[in-house]
Amino acid sequence: MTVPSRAPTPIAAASPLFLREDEIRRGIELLYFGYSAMIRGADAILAREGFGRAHHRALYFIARRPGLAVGDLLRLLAITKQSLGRVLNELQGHGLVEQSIGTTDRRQRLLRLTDAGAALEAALFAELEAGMAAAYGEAGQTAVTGFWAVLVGLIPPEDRALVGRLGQA
Amino acid sequence: MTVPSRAPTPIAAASPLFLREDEIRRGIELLYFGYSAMIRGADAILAREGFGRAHHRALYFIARRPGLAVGDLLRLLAITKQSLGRVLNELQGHGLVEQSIGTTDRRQRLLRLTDAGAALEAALFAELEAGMAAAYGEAGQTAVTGFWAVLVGLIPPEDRALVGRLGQA
DNA sequence: CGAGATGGGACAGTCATGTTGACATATCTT
DNA sequence: AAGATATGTCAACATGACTGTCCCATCTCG
Repeated sequence: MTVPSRAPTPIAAASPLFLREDEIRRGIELLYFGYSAMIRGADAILAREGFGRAHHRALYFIARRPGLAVGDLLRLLAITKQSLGRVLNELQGHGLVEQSIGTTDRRQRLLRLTDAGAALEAALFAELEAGMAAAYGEAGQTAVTGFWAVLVGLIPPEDRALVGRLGQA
Repeated sequence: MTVPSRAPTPIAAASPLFLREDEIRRGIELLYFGYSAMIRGADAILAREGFGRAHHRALYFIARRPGLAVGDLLRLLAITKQSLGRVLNELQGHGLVEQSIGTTDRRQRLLRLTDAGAALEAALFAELEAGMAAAYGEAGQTAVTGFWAVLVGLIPPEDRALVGRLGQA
């Protein structure tokens, strides 16, 4: 390791002039490393099961919104239907996801997890949750509110509804 | 869109019982979508230049720590040297990155950006900065401090020094 | 009712970026 | 002098994106 060292990482407060380049870079870097760290635990489980992150994302959102239509999942993931198609076929082939025909629009295919799918998703969620809960606890409630606020600010206004909606009944 | 709608996304405060599943899921989702949103602008520039995110990450860290050794970059990116090797060869082939021999350890290859490399990195950074600065401004200084604190909490303690060190002279 | 739009699916080919494993060379450390 | 370390390279492979094209079922609207 050649990078010069310094004292143990204090959690510095944002300065009043917080738009300086260094504070922007700090945000970029923490977002990158924080995201990587959150994902890491789940990756190990996925590797054992022979799946990848693409499968995880699909499982996650189907678990979050049972009965989600394929098109809605496509918009959440922001990938092409060909890419999603492969992933869904694999998940269905392994009996983790099942489809039903839409009630109001019979062209739609509504997605939900089977029991096996729900079990895998639960194991994956438990990994993410462990890291998140520890970080929330360490940082405190006020910090969590700020964490959410900055992340919402990063999302283009027209996409915010899509994300916010996930948490609603 | 089939997902049920709700009123315009308020930035809710974290509840006292903030370890509930829904608040964990909110963090996971905002982290995912926030990270995706931050990256998006830079991707467009990269596509025009014929590069990808791997090139961006290398450029970013070399810009951040000029004279960074290959091994240190490897540890930051957490990929294999074969993967990094391809990326660095491409960047050097396009005259964006140059190497020099380490001063204290002649086995090391120290990396820095050429003028052209610095120009590209600056354009990419400007994209990230625009989104970050807007989010910081919208959320406020206290929120930014909380944002950092939660993200630091997500990073395993043994990796925190590596990240914190980036910001130091 | 019929035309066109929409939701979903499939085939084929390509690209970016990661992985293992094996090996080579130069240099540092002991 | 021996072994560890820093770097580089060849080869083969996996994953998960992409584009382009075509298909069918179903809904919407004039």
